[in-house]
Formats: sequence, C-alpha cells, structure tokens
Amino acid sequence: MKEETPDQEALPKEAPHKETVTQRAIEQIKAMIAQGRLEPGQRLPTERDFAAQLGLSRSSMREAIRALTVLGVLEARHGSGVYVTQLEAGDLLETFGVVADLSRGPQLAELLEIRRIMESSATALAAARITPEQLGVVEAHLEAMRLTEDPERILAHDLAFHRAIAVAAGNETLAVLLEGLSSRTFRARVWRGYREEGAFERTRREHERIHRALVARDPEAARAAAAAHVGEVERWLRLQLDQGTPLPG
Amino acid sequence: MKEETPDQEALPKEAPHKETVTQRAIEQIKAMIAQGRLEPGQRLPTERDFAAQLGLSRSSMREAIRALTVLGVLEARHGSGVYVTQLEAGDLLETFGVVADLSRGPQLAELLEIRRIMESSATALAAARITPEQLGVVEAHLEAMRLTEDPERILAHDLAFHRAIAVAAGNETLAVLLEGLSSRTFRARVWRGYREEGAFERTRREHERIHRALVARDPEAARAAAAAHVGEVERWLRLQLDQGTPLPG
DNA sequence: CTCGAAGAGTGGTCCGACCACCTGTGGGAT
DNA sequence: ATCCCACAGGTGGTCGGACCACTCTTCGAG
Repeated sequence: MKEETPDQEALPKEAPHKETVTQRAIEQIKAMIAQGRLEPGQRLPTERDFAAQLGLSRSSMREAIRALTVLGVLEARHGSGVYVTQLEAGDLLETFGVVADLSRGPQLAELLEIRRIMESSATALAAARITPEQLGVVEAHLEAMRLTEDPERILAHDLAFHRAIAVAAGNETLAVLLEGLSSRTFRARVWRGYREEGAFERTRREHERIHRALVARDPEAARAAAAAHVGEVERWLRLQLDQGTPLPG
Repeated sequence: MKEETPDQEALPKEAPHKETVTQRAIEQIKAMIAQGRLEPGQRLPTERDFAAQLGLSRSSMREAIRALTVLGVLEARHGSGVYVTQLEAGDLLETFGVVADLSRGPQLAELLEIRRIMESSATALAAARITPEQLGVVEAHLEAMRLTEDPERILAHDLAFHRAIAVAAGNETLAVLLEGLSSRTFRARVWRGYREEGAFERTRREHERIHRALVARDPEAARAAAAAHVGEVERWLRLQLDQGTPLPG
C-alpha cells in the first residue's frame, strides 16, 4: 500500500489491472452501446467479422459475447445473429436473482431489509397511483391464494400479488428489482421452514391489510402494512440465524 | 405483443428454452455453489479437468467460467486457477453498475427514484446507528468538498460522503447497491449539465442539512433531507426529459 | 541455511474444422 | 399470377489441439 497525496480522506484507487483481450472487448462493446454506436435491437456483425474488426480471435470474442449475454445486454440467436437487447429493466436486471440465490446467512438478512425498504415504498406509491384495473389484478391473486392449498400455487400467486402492486407503483425498474429479490429460490428457501410455524394464516391477514390500504388509497397505511409484512419474515430469518440454524439451500 | 388466455391472472410461463451446453454448465456450477459443494474461496478443478467432468469441451467451459466471472461468482487467476469468490455483496453486485451505465431516458428517472427511496432510508438508519468515528469520516468528506473546486475531486468526495452514510446504516449490501446507482458514469452524466445551473451551492446546503440531521440523531429529519437531496436531481432530470433534451453519453 | 533458477502446471489466446439452426431464395405446383 | 416448400448459404454452437504467459513449487548452487 503506497499512499500518494495523503489528503483528507482515502479515495478510490484504481489498480493497473491486467487487461485480458476478452475483457477489453467487453468494455469496447459496452462503450459502443453507451455511445449509441450500437442501438437497442440492432444486430451486431458476425462473430467472425466482429472479432476481426476488434483484432482478436473468434474464441475470445465469443467469451465477450457470452459475458454480455448473461448480463442481459446482448442476445444470441442461433443461426440468425447477435443482437443488442432492448436494454430495459427486465433485460438488465435478470441477473439480479443470482445475488439472492447465492447469498446466505447475514447477507440474506440484509437483502430482506432492502426488500422491506423497497416493498414498503412501492406499496405506498401504489396506494396513491393504482388504477381500478390494477386493483382488480391484485384482488384476483389475493382471491386465488384463498382458494387453493397447493403451496406451489400459493407461492406463485403471492409473488404475483406483490408484483402487481409494484407495477401499480408506476416504476417498472422497481418492480423487476423486487421480483428478483423475491425470486423463486429465495422465497422457497425461506418459506420452507417458515410455513410450518403457523405463519400461513398470519400471512393471509397481512395481505388483506395491504389490500385494504390500497382500496382506501392510504399510502402511509400501505407503507406500514407492507413493512410489517416483510418485517415478519425478516424477524423470523434473523431468529434462525441467531440460533445458528443452517439454512437450507 | 400477443395476449393469450387472459384468464383470471397470468402466471409465469416457462418456455422450453434451448439448452446450450455452456448454459447448462453455468447452471451446474451455480447449483454446486448453492448446494455448498463449492464454497467461497475454494479452488475449482482445472479448466481441462472440470470440462471433462461435466462432459464438454474446454472452450465451452471457458465461456461458462467467463460468464460467472463477470457476474462476480468466480475469479480466474492466471497461472494459478479458478476460485469461487467470497460471494459478498461487493463481489456479486459489481455488475449492477452496468444497469446504470446503459440505462437512459425514462429508465434513468426510474433508477433515480429507486435511489431516492434507498438513500433516504439508508440515511435515516444511519442517523440512528452512526458511531462517532463514522460521523468523523462523513464530516471529513464534507469538509474536503468545501476546500476544493476541482469538479473531479468534488464528485469523488460526494460519492464517498454518501457511501460513508450508507455504511453507517449498517447494511453493507445496501451500501454497495447505492454505490452502483451512484457510479461514476451515472453521476457524471447527470452532473455535466446539472452543475451549470448554479445548483452547486444548493447541493452544499443539502449536504449540510443531512449532516445536521445525523449529528442530531434524528432519523426522520435525515430521511427528509436525503429525499430532498436526491429529489432535486430527480426533478432536474425529469425536466430535461420532458424537454426532449438528449442526454450525454 | 538462503536464495534463485528451472520445471511443471495453470489460465489466456488463437486456429481450423464441423455441426445445428435460421432465413431468404428460387423453382415448382396450383 | 400466386402460393408453397425444398434447398443452399450464412450464422451461432461445439469441439480439439496447439502455443503463449503467468504462478508456484522445488531443488540445487552458493
């Protein structure tokens, strides 16, 4: 560690960082998109041509394309070509679920706290902005949860219930982000032990409380209800962690 | 867009999805980590061996490894081997900056709204939890911003100021997420035109207002101050978008 | 005992070949 | 003239091998 300008406070330092050819290609392609030289939906040159243009082998170019593909920036269609995605929230945040899938222990608790923050705000926004039709969708999922006892379907409608609310909040990016946080694996893991504690009935009441706040168009009540809802799961999870109970997964 | 079976409520539909060999390898490796068969910091078999184990060529295996590398799940060290990262927030959320970098227009506004939600909550949490030392760091960056006029350094300390607060909120994941949202490129783009409207002095006052709320340990005041701070940038951005002004970048 | 050089092993890059798939085209049937 | 389909070319997907750059360990010289 060598400090140069020991100013007031430490500022970010950028290492020289070995530049691998593939990494540079990734940066170049990203830059092309950022600069508008490649637009959403546009088709890229063929892997062979593009590799020649940027001065690297097809193998390395393929790795770069694969990397940008998993990031949701590019999309490869076998036999057709490689295209830039629409670069919408749904495309770029698809990978966000990985974070939830691979996080564990204390980090899972932190993610749940973040979800509580965003879910409560989203629900509050929804209370102010929701349209009758959107409210109908919310109610449909609520009703569907009441009519079945299949855990799979309950969970699916639970997710859809919250997503419908997030969409009604009018921020698609927020909705996608929340969906990632409540991804199948994430919720399934927590739910596995959660449901066995009779928390099922309570969950239903919490959902109805959220619904009432939406109907009343009361943002603060909605915020409180949503925060309490997520907070319950959060509390249970922290309890498990304190007890040293190993999480399934 | 074609709507099919607008039944009660649409539930997620999973396409058959062509399974490319590389994609399957990615899933397999992710599963191994999720199941604990591969632990943080652990070294993977060599590319050649691992490829043989999973029954594919080294080329395809390399693409899978590259993909998981950009996601922050794996780390390849030239000449040494491939390792699982610590799977901490900093590792997995590194890619989040890409979203901010490649978003534009209305999507940028949505991201800013998300930042406002999280920043205000983080600041509120910080007001309740911040330690004297952490407060000292915050003040140092505040002072540093006052003492220089170099936009580069001001911006750097601005970022560090907010990051210090987020860290004080006690949620590292939240801090990393916010850092991604306020990434260099993202803020630089918005700032470019923003500072020229005399908003610079106002920004300083807003920062001081946040600081006072932290000193007073007043979460609600802190929340309001942070929300107003981000809200100002948000308002300006929406104005630009309404005017159809093309964003730089 | 210390230290540096050499070797083995690893990821990084490149090449060429072949396969699977899509798409546009052209000729045939209607 | 119109429609349909087989076909051929082009594209991404996969494979195997070769060589380079780097790291780490080991062992011999000092």
